[in-house]
Amino acid sequence: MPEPLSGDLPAYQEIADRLRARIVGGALGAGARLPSEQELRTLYGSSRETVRKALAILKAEGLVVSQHGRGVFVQRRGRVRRSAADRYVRSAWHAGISAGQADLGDRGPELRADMVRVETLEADAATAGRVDLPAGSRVVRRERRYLQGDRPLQLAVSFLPADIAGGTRAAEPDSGPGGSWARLEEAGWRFTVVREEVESRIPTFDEATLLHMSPGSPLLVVHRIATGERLGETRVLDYSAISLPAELHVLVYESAVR
Amino acid sequence: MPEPLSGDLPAYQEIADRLRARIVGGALGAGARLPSEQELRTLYGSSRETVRKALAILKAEGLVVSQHGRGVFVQRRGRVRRSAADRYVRSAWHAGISAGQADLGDRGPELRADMVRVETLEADAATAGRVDLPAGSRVVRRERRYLQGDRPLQLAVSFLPADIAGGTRAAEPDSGPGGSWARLEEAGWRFTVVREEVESRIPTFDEATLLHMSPGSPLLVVHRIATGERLGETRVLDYSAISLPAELHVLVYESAVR
DNA sequence: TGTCTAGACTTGTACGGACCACTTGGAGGG
DNA sequence: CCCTCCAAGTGGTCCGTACAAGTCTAGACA
Repeated sequence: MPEPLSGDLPAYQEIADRLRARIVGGALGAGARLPSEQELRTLYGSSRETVRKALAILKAEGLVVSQHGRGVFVQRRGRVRRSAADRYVRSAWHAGISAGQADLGDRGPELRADMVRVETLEADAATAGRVDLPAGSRVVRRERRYLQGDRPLQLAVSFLPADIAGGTRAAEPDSGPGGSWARLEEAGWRFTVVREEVESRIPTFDEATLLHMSPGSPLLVVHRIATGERLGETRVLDYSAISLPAELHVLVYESAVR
Repeated sequence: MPEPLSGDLPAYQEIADRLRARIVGGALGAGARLPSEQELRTLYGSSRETVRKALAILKAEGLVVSQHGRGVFVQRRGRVRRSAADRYVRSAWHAGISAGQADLGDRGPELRADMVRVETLEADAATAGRVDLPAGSRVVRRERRYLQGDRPLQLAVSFLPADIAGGTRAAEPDSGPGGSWARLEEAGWRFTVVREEVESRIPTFDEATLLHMSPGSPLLVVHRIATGERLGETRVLDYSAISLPAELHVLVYESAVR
């Protein structure tokens, strides 16, 4: 049963609109496979390029992802609220509650980390500047990916000054309950301020692959710099670059008016 | 002088990489016109589709925009830091300094607004919820576009409760020095907290047109809710939806660790 | 029973052509 | 001198084809 197009919009736009309606309307749920390009051609009476252009729009919106040789699949929807006010609460991470899990609340399966990699190396100039150290300083680099179920939610790369974190459990793959921040506070440091710089761009090929994103779908990037003090000394304790698929997240910040 | 491709990457990737190198390297400055699709075909010995796909990547990155009938042009680069901590300072807007201008510092031409539209109407359910009023409540809607030189920097739509802003200069197209917030404070209200919710997505057709963006280039959207009080009464004074071309902005927030 | 392979099906890349829509600048006419 | 119109050049849409590359399954085979 072919569905004729009206013609007042470009054909690829109309096809994208109709497919989008089937997805947001629930007719095509998360994980469902869209009709193949061939089927869409006969359904809408269009050429393959037109159909592919329609699919490219839905990919850029993050509604679907294609898998070479398999098909095009509907992505999970719904945004996770990542609230800075709820996140940077000392009592929570001392109680062993992960900040990421707190964001999710009780919706869906638990958050877990994989591809954890920890190493100690010399920081390049840009990274060293972020942690307020001279270039070449040794830092602990923690890299990992967080997933909820089988859907990657974020990539994170953290840098901690080696003279602070080195030798502690914060420099081990499993940093223990409450994460590396809890370990640093146990060592006498007290986190005071967190600055987050938010950007958005399209992902690199590697980022798109690791996060199961389409190449043209936007990515939120948070550069987070956490400062703390101990015995009157103020230091940058953590610089993290956090990459989030944009269609899955909303970042919440509160500021007092001064 | 054709430039042969190496072949270890898809042709469109290689072409995009080379054009990007010419842009970020400065050989093609802001405002410069790229070679036409026809010229790129002969330069790289590729088909039009391949060349167009390469250009699509640069468009999604926000490096270039195409203009129908004219060509493809290099966009202005460099990000504006929009810092919440510097922005929500009462003394600044009472001194008549616009928050947007403060972000820019002394770089480049001044910020100006155009396409200003102000009206009073009944809020739909979603908007009313943002300003914490029942659906159908009357609100003042302020819409405008900010530009630096001829480059649009943001779109903003604000909603103020009509029972608070109505009749004041905050409900007129020119809200005066310091903007509508200064007017509300003159009326006895005192802004206390600003909450910002940050999302990213690809723009609608209208947004892309107004902001001189490519359809696939990411947009940062800030939903800002400003709360204030007067005589012990706490109210949402302003809900604004602010749309920013992602490649031009970085949003900076600071949070105290509690 | 388990393993391998051939083929069908999927998306990815690349080529070709055609026509439309918009902009620009120059030729021509007033 | 100014205005109109047209031709050339540009990107936008749409069609066709072909082959490459990844996935899956049914059937052959050991």
